[in-house]
Amino acid sequence: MPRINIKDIAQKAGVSKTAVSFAFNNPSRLSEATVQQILTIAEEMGYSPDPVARSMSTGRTGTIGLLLPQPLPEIVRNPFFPEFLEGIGEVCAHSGLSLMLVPPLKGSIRRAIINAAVDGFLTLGLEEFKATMVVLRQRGVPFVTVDSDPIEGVPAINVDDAGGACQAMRHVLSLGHRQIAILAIRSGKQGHYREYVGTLGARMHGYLQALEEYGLTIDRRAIRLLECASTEEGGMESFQTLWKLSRHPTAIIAMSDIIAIGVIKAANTAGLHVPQDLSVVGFDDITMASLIHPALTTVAQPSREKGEIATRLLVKLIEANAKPVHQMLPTRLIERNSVCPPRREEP
Amino acid sequence: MPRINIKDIAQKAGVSKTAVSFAFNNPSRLSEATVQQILTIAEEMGYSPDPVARSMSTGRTGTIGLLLPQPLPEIVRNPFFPEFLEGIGEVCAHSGLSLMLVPPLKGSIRRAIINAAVDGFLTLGLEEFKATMVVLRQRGVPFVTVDSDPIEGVPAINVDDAGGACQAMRHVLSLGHRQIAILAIRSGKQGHYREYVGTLGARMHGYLQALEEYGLTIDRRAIRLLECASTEEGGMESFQTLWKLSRHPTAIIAMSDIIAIGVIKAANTAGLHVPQDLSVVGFDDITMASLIHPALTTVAQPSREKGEIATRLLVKLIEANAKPVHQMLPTRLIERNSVCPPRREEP
DNA sequence: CTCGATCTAACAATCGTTTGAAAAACGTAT
DNA sequence: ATACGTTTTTCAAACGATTGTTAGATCGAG
Repeated sequence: MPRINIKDIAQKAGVSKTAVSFAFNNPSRLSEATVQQILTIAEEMGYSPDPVARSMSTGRTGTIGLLLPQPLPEIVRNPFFPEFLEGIGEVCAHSGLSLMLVPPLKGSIRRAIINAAVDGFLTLGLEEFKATMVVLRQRGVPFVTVDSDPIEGVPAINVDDAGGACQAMRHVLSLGHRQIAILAIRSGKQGHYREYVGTLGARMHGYLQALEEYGLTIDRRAIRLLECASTEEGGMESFQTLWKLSRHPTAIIAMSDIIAIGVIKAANTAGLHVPQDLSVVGFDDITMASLIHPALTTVAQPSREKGEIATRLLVKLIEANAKPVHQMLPTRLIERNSVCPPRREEP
Repeated sequence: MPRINIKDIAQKAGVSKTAVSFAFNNPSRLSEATVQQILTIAEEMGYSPDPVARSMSTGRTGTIGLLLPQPLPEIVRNPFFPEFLEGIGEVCAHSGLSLMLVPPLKGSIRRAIINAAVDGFLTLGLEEFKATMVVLRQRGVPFVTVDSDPIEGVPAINVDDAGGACQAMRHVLSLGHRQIAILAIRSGKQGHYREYVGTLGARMHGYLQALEEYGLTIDRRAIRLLECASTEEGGMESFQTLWKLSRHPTAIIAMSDIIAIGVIKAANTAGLHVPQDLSVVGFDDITMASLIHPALTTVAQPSREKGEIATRLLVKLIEANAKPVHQMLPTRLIERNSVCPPRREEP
């Protein structure tokens, strides 16, 4: 038995379909009495306009899509995702929009983009950029990229990952550390850090810049680079790898807090004292960073704002055709208790 | 300039719209050569079937809606929301479905339900139940309620809030506590605990049951009930209120971890030692519960599973018409370090 | 060369709305 | 009664696909 539709109501009320439509969307074009009658009958029969059919006609869905590079379960584990969502949610609520989460469909981002019935996309940290961009373009709806390398003509919201990373590295260097390990999030680039892209690339760039200011560079001896999974285990394993080497670093800089926390835990169980024996810096400022002992020195980014600003821009693009702007939000170093000057060097 | 559509492709390829449609959805009904030709042209012209129009025809959107009782920003702050999402995400990924977050639209859940182009709804902790249920019914798509008082004939997934609460209270009672304060999440019911509904009601019920087993009941003297906001501040204020009274409780049982954490912090700043001077129990087992000092004894629920099972059921309801089942998932008491026997009573 | 079987592809209806343009209804002034 | 300006209401054409049914092409066999 099919859902009750506009024709049924029109028939029952003895008016045309048009009249019923007007009763809902443009009551001023009908007499008050007719509107009331139609609405009453609709209420009685439990009718409401079909959202799909309405979208078909109006060309609007009232929904924006959040395009995710990975399956939902992996994304939501990301500790700053909720904050980002919060920012999006604020703007959505204000504009009366719904939010559709759009992970890859059967492994394909392309399929996901093509299938999503939305008025516009927010993309979060896309990797395979060029291909995806083409699909987005031909999909024909506006989109705003977040956390992707900015491209001319494509609206983009980013945070100053490079600047934050640079601050973090500078902080450590300024305290006198010269034996430093960088723990990068594993990317499949096998340590070829010049090929890093996106967030990863920006952070790496920041680290390198600070090193350069001190006349240093990654040399596999004093300044080392290791890749690991962005998990506690990844951090723990990396610590162990490093501690097997002859010369230990006096500071470890991790590209994510969760890695840094793994390092601290592993260091603790190895009997070391953080920061006296080993300084540790993270990135992201997740909740746990301030709760762990010692509290983690890290780089914070305005996740909520990022979502908010990106969504605001997208809404503008959907409603009118605003200009595709780039915007970069600040990051800042949060100094807590996991960093101090290195011990005097023992000969 | 209108989006390119099926007709354009048909024209260009010199075939009918039907053929183009088949090339995408049912290639076996066309010769291999034709399919290839159509697909190539579609590729060249950047065509893909419009998702809205497709939904219109097929009656399917490929999307399920998560109906939320509050605006997005408030919901995502809820620490177990991500886990719940994770469970939903797993099933969605597996079934090739997208997820639409559906908060109240301009303050109205009804409007939100009516407007959402989805194949089914998951509802999370709905309060105004009867009204919403009616709207959902007439919306004509299947739905599964999560964390709502179960109703005959409506598929529902719940966790054993009552059982968990009962265990928590029993635990405290069995250690000898007889001066106990219950901190309930404020609900507008002004302490009339018999009117609590949903999760709140179930937890309260559990506390009361355990008390009854010991021949006790809420009496405003030994066993007290206080309502507060489910925030750290709420917990802190409640502690202060309680400590102004002549007879202090030896144990505080909070309906949420975040309240319990507020209590612990306030107790610490008041110079008390938890648990020696005051035992504290929470509910939810959020991440912070295990990180705070002392680690919080609390009741854990399988949030991820809850999402997973609910979604699985919804998918079944959408695909065939399965039976509307009720299911209750277990909760369990996690004993950590915030509870111990009360001090010997001083006369 | 014709007939029938087997593939291919096309026709046309359908999904449930919205909306610009046109018709009908109505009241009022001439 | 007629003409005219407002309201009120209806017509019918989109919107962009899918799909059951049917017509036409192709091919081999008789």
